[in-house]
Amino acid sequence: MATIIEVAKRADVSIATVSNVIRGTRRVSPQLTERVQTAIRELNYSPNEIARSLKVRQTRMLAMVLPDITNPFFPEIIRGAEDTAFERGYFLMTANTDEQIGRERRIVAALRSYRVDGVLLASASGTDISHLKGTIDAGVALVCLDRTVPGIRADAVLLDNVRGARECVRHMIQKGHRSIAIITGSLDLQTGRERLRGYEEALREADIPVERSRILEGDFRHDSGYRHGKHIMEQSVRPDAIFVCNGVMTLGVLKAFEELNIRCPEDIALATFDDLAVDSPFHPQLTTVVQPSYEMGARAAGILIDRIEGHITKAPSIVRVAPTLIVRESTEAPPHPVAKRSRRASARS
Amino acid sequence: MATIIEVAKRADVSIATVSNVIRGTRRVSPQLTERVQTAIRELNYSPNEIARSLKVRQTRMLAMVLPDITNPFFPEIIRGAEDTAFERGYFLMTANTDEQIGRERRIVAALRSYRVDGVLLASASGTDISHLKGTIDAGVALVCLDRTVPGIRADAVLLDNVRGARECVRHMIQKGHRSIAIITGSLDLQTGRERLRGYEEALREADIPVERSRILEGDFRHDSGYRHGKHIMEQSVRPDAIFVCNGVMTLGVLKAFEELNIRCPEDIALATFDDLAVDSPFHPQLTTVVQPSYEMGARAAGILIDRIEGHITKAPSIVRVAPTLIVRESTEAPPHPVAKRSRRASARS
DNA sequence: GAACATCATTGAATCGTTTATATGCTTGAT
DNA sequence: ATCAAGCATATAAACGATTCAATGATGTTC
Repeated sequence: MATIIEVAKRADVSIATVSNVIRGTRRVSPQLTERVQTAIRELNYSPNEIARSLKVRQTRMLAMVLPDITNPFFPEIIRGAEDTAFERGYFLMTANTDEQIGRERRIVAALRSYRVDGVLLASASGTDISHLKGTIDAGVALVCLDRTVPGIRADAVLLDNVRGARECVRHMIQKGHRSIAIITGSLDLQTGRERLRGYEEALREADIPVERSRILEGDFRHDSGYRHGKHIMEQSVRPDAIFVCNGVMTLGVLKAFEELNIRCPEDIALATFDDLAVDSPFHPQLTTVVQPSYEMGARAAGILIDRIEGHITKAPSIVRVAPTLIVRESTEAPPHPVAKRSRRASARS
Repeated sequence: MATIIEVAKRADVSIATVSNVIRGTRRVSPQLTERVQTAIRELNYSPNEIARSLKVRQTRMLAMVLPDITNPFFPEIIRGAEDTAFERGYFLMTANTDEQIGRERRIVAALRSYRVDGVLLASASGTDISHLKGTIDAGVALVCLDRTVPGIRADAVLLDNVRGARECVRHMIQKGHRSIAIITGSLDLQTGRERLRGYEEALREADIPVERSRILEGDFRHDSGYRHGKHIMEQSVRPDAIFVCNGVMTLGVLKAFEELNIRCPEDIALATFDDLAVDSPFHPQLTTVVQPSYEMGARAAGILIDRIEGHITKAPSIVRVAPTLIVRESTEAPPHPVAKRSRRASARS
């Protein structure tokens, strides 16, 4: 592969001149510029970014580290981050941890070795920051995305999960539902805990007791939605409504509904996080807490780059992004008066 | 950030020794090894992979370039590639072209500058190889994945699309369906064309005429499935069955079914590529041509690395991976004899 | 005990850039 | 004609590692 030296020789100029032509660092006469450019073309020369990075001590590479690229929530985030990164002259790469902290550790170490300028991280762990500590100390910029880890000195872009859940559950209550079950995400993750909190707050506001038996701990995966969905519908005392804490689990719930021939909202109301089921052949359309995923990615990348370039120097802060509640048919009040149904249920229990 | 020099100073050895300890290049006495290791720990030292890459002229970085990370088919491929890459000591990064050839061009150029050792590519274009030519000439290993571009000198790992489509349509015919519509993928892409070919071959084998009006050109996206699905079902003369060329379009078709209250297989049979709808709340389960996506990614990464390391030197070749047909309920013969139904339909038109 | 082989350790060149500094050429003022 | 200023270009020293060749210490053999 041709180097800058060969280009310089062929154009009969110094390598400094070649560099200046490429980077536009300083004026070069039209004649030399011309000669350099033809030489570059003829040699199929591509500047060695590795060498450049070594010298200037920055790579203009960013990395996004995700727990599960299979979850459709993340690709949108990637797009957002990728677009801003590209616009601002950075290159974004993506890596998967598979929700395994060990893998995350190895990946972060590798990224540090490759001297990426910054990392966008949705950590697999909600608690362990040992591997991030050294990385931050070493000067790699870090922005947490979607999830943060308590105690870490890094910016974060998070959804206002409490608010999203609270408004959604509030809406369900307002529609007349009283006995509302929740299928939570993993409670090891902040996201999972916050959404549960929003649910609890909404119930308390309305003086509805939070019943332990109505809280089903899932893990944000399809199967846990399916299992809990099935379990709920097979109980003798069904709730009026279910609030599901992410889109993937909702697909599982809908599958359970399908199998059990449950109709929504006639038999039970349903609301969910993430607008995944829009593409799904399910009727009716679901009331949903929508996350602005693209914007979250874009925003996080923006902050990361601002940090790298020194436009932000203040202490790390957390940006909370607002979710949007889209009300659709799935939370319409059930045909029977709520009070009656509710009483019946308590009587039976 | 600490360098090898600082480590050497602190351990009071030469930098060569530090390097030898880190890489295990040659024997170093236990005492020195110990000293070096503590120095590394104390300084929170992480070897500069950039500098190493410059010297040894390889980065141990691989890149996967994809048209649309939002399509659930790709994340699985990434996983496969990522796992083998990691096992063999490489790091895999991912980049998105958004199906735009211009973006693909920029990304490939950037990857070349970063001197990645190899690229796994599912090209956005089925025809344009101008940007790949120079890259291959420059010595970047390239393996095409899922799609290849005619005329390119690169290995490829592709699904045996013709066979997958043929076997599936053959199965539908055997189940008694005669009038089978196809919703194709983009015919600009090889994948799209090959699947159509498989469909045609199966029909010809069975002496069923290929009717132009039964071939609906989609683009592998949700919306085209929805539109064509709706269109098919609103025709006065409906086919017996639909064969859909990918999973995302199938979700669109199912959505159309849902809206029009179509039952499957009672009203119409359905078969598809990609096992996406398994997670979907659709009854019945769909007959599907399953692609071994994980294995395709793994296989492609394996070939790429073998090329890079010189284990393969023969001319580029194309590996065709076999799909699996999973027969489920959606292609059961309709309740009414096919001939009758077919006649009724024609009578009406 | 001398000569030599063996082995751990080190010095220094190198990878392909960027960039500060030096150099040399024009040009205009005196 | 001389000199300073201004500009284009070139020279050479980094950046942080790897690795060949050289050095020196130790052990073996006769």
